[in-house]
Amino acid sequence: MNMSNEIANMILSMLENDGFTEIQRNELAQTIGCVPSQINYVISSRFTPEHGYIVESRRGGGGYVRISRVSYDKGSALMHVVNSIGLAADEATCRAHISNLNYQNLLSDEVSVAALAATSDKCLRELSLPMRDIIRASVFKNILLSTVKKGR
Amino acid sequence: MNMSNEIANMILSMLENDGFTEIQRNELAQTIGCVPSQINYVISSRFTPEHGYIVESRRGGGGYVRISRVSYDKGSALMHVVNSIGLAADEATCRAHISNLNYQNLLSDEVSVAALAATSDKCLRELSLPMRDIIRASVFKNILLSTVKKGR
DNA sequence: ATAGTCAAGGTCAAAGAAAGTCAAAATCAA
DNA sequence: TTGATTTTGACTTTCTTTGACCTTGACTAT
Repeated sequence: MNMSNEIANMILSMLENDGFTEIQRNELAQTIGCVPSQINYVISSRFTPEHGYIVESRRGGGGYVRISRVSYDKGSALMHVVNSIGLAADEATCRAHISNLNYQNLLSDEVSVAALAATSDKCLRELSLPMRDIIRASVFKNILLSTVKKGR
Repeated sequence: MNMSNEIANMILSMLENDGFTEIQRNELAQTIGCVPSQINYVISSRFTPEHGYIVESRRGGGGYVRISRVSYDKGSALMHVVNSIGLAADEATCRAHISNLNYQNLLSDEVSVAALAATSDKCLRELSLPMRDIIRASVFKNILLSTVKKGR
C-alpha cells in the first residue's frame, strides 16, 4: 500500500463519524511521516467535488483544512423530502420540513429563512384554500430543487 | 482556535443584544491577553463595512471603540426594490431584479437561485394570469424582506 | 489662553505560522 | 518501455502576532 492511500484511508476514517473533519496539514503530515504537500496531492486526487467532497482551508496562524462529504446525501435527502410533499402542503408542514433540513445542514440558514418567508400564510394569503396549499407545495419544492442543482 | 478568532467571538457576543457595543481597546486587550493593536487587526479584518459593521472610535482620555452591526444600506436598497415592485410582477421583472441584486452582492448566490426558482413561471403555472403575477410579487417581496436583518 | 502631561487609540512593517503551487525525480503498472 | 501516478522540496501566498512609534483628546498648572 502506498503512502497516498494510507493518507486517504486516514482521512476517510476521520470522516466516518459525521462526514466532517478538520486537519492541520503540517501536523498530519508529520504524524504520518510525509511531506506536507503530499496532503494536498491526496486531497486533490481523491477528495474532489466529483468524489463528493467539499474542501475548505485557511492559511496563516490557526490555519486548517476542512473536508466534508456531502453531495449524495444532500441530494437524496432533499429529493426524499420533495417526493414526500405531494401536491399540497400547509404552512406547518413546510415549517417542520425546513427546520429539520436546516438542522441537518441540508439547507443554509439564509435559504431556510427565505423558504420560510416564501411558504408562509402571510405571503400567500391572497389565495384561498385549496389553491394556497397547492402553490405553497410548488414553491417549496422548487426552492429545494434549486439547491441541489449544483455540486460544490 | 487562534487568538484573532477568540477576539472576534468575544466582540460578536458583545454585539448579540442589540448589535451595538463599545469597548476600551487596551482593557479588552489585557483581559484577553494580547497586544492592543491586535484588536485593530481583528476589527479591520472581520468587522468591515463589507461584513456589515460600522466602527467609530475616539482617542485620548476616555477613548473608546464602538462597533455596530449595520443593515441600513443593504436594508434600504432592498426596501427600495420591494417598494418598486408594487402588487404584481412578471417573471422577467423578477429575474432582472434578482440578477441585479446578486450582482450588487445584496443577495447571495444561494438565495438568488432559490428566489429565481420560487418566482419562475414553472413554479406558479397552476395560477392563471392576474393572480400569478400577484402571488409572484408577494413571494418575491417576502423573500427579499426575509434577508433584511435588524441591527442596532 | 498656552504649554505640558497622561491616557487613550492608530499605523505600519517585520517576523512568524500555516497552507498552496509547481515541476522535477522516482516509482509503478500495463 | 513508457505513460501515469506518487513523492519531494524549494518557493509562494495568505493570514496572524508583535512591537516600536505616532496622533489625538482631556485635564492641569501657569
